[in-house]
Parts: sequence; structure tokens; C-alpha cells
Amino acid sequence: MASETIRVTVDTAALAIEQGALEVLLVKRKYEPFKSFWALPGGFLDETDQSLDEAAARELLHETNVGNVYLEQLYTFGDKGRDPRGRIVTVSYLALLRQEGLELRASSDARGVAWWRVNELPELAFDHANIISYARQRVKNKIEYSPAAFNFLPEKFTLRDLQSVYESVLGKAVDNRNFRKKFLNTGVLQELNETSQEGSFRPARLYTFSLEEFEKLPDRPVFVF
Amino acid sequence: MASETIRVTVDTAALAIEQGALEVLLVKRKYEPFKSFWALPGGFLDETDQSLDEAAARELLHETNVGNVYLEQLYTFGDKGRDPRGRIVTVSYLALLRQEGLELRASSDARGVAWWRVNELPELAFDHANIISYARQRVKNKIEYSPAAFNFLPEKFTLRDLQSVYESVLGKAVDNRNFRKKFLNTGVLQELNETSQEGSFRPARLYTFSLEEFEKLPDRPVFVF
DNA sequence: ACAAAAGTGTTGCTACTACACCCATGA
DNA sequence: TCATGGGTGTAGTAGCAACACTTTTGT
Repeated sequence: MASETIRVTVDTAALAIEQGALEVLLVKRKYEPFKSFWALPGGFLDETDQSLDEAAARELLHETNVGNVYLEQLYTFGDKGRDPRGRIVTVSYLALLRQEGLELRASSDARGVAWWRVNELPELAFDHANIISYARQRVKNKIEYSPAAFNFLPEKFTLRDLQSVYESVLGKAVDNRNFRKKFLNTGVLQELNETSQEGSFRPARLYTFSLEEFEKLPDRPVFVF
Repeated sequence: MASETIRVTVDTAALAIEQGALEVLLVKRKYEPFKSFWALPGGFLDETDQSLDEAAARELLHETNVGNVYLEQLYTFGDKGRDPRGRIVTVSYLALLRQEGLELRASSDARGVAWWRVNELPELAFDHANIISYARQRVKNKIEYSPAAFNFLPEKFTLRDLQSVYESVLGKAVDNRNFRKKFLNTGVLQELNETSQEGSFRPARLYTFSLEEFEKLPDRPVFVF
């Protein structure tokens, strides 16, 4: 083998929360290497991509039919030997989204697409387990100082929903009185005159997130629980 | 030009502090594109590099003769058109170091190497100004929760030295009583029985950083001023 | 009336901010 | 003794953690 060329892929760890558990979107590989293993959706950077971000969005849409989601760059992996096909540099991405309303569809070069609970992952292709743990760590940090958590929620949500997001991501329970007090104090929650009826008990008030109010906050972590 | 190949470079924003000013290490380009512009040291990822980190260290050493420094990956830039030579993906790195004791030496493909104050930069090649602003932001965040600041200091330093590092990076003055109290309270500073004589005035006590003590601290930002 | 989740206050403590003067040294 | 930077203490305040019961609704 002569001077092997270096190729670039863009892979996305797309996270969502389902029933109090953090889940990641995986595709089942149809071809070697790692045939039949689950892997992060992604693929080679293309000359037509205007940017890495665009490439990540394109591949995510192509491989899973998921589009229009929050995406940010995570970390770039380039160790020799991480892909048996040759020297491959992978720019990884993090996506935060809701599962509701999606219509997952695998591309023709995959055997399937599915959500997996991050605490119960199968054996993964390449170093993708590593990328996912990076992603988890990033979200954990991120929800403390940014409105990242709201990407997991619909437009209107209850305080309980929001608290559940924090609990799922942080992996620990939070005191509900302190949580409400602190979050309401930040001013980023806009109270609606609507409630959400979930069963035969008291309905919960709905809120929306106000980006405008968020931008008035200091840069420091303000959503720490 | 047929299907152009994608190439990967690794560029490093090496920061140090000199006389209360944050500075970055630049090389003057000898060839096109951006001939005679100043740029970050870096170069193409090589098949012999075991990892991106290694590539960054290799290029930094080759282009500036600076080695053995703290390096961490920063962000990856891959927009179309950011390099006139074709599609180039750049994995950027951040280095934190001291200038003392270095013997800067440009490689044969450069016209020179020099430190530049980040607040007085010349016009830079490519999107390197952008990379430097990423680097500045990263250090600013990093010194609040990690021992990153100590990379700018020698083994033994005074509290005043340490405070100057924070002031230079944060770009603001800090109350010295509160700074000392808070830093000493963290327990990460080991007091030495030595002093530093700097002039005809009271000598300052020297300290060292204790990694062992640092690791006992919580994950949250503890060096916030 | 009961089951279920929504919603609410207080107290003690810790940690931060703001602020100004004395100390030790060499010349 | 003077000039220079090193080094120190306090008081008021704000924000945090810990903690348990009442309210509202549908059945």
C-alpha cells in the first residue's frame, strides 16, 4: 500500500430523552468493517458540503431521516488504527432533540436505525462508544450554563418535564422546591395561561423558554443543580 | 480540477504571558498562499503521526522549535473556501506555555517566528484570527475550573505571579485580598520556605501547585474571580 | 374520599463582595 | 527614612442546601 490518503468523516451522537432515560440514535451497519455492529450515523465529508456542520446535518438526515435539529461540534478523533480501512479523521457532532414526531428511516447502506439507552448500549463499531461518552459529558456541562436542555423539550412544557431533563442528563435526583425556585428566579421561563392535563390529578402549568431573557443572564453557570 | 481531495492540517495557537499581556506564537509564511502573512504554526497531518495530538506537537516543534508543552484540541474548521489551495480541514490546538528558556527557530519554509500580543495582531493568514479568538475564549473558561493557569508559570511562583496570570487572561483586575484568600482556601497551593527577591522591597513567598490537592476538589469551577 | 402529582416557605449556613492599611526589605 | 510591592481582616449580603406538607384535580 502506497502513501494512503487521509479521509474525513462526520459522525453525530444524537441524544434525546425518553421516559427518564438518555438515549442515542444508532444505525446498524450493513457492510464491513464492523458489519452488523451498531454505529453513530455519519459518513464522508463531501466536496459539495459548504461546512462541517452542513455535512453532519446532511449525513444525519440521509442515514436516519432526522433533520432540523440542534447540532454542535464535539471533538475530532484521528488516531492511527481507529478505522481498519485506513487513515480516517472523524469530526464528531452532538445533536440534541426530541423523539416525538420523527419518522426514522435507515438509508440503503444500513440495516436499521434505532434509539438506544446510553446505559444499555450494545457493542459499537469503531471508537463510537468513546464518542458517546464525550457527548454525554458535554451535555452534562452544557445544561448548566446554556439553554441546551430545552432542545429535549417541546415548545410548551411543565416544570416537572424540565426537571426530568436535568435529572436524566445529570443522572441524579434534584430537590423539586429548590429546582423550581432557582429556575423561576433566572427569569428565562415564561409562564403561560395553559395547563397540561396528564391524568386524574392536578394539572401542571405550562411554560416556554425565553431566549431574550436568557441573554440577559451572566455568562457563568446559572442552571446548576 | 477533478474531484479534489480533502486534506487535513493541524495548527496550534500557542499562548504565553509576557509582561501582563497574553501573546501568541506566529510564523511568517515564506510561500503562497498568504505569502509574508503571519500564521499559526502547523502543517499537514502525516501518515506517520500516531494521533492528532502527536501531529500538533510535531508541527509545533518543526516550525518553531518549541516542544514539550501542554497541548489540547480546540476546534475543527472545515468550511469550503477557507484555504485557496482546496478543501482543507484544520484541527486546531491550544498550547499553554512559558516563553522563558525557549529558543525560537523558524523552519526552512518560514521567514520567521515571533510572539505577538493578542491585542495587537497583524493581519493573519487564512481564518487564523478566528482560531486565536477561540483559543482565548477557551483559556478564559479553562482557568476557572482547571489548573491550566499553572502552565504559564514556572515550578515556583508567587501569589502575585499567579494573580497576574488570571488578570491577563481574564482581561480585568482582581481584588488581591479576595484572590489570595480564595486560592489559598482551595488548598492547591503548597507554601514553600523560600522567597523571591525582586527588588528593594519585601520579598514574596513562593508556592508550588499540588496536583494531588487539586484532584480532591469538586468538578465545579473553583478558581473564579 | 381517595389517589396522584402540583405546588409552596423557612431557616441556618456558607461563601462572596467590598473595602484600606500595615509590613518587610534594600537602597 | 523612603519607596515599593507584599501581605492581611471584617462586616454585610446573597445565595444555597435541607427539609414536609397542602392543594388541585378526576374518578
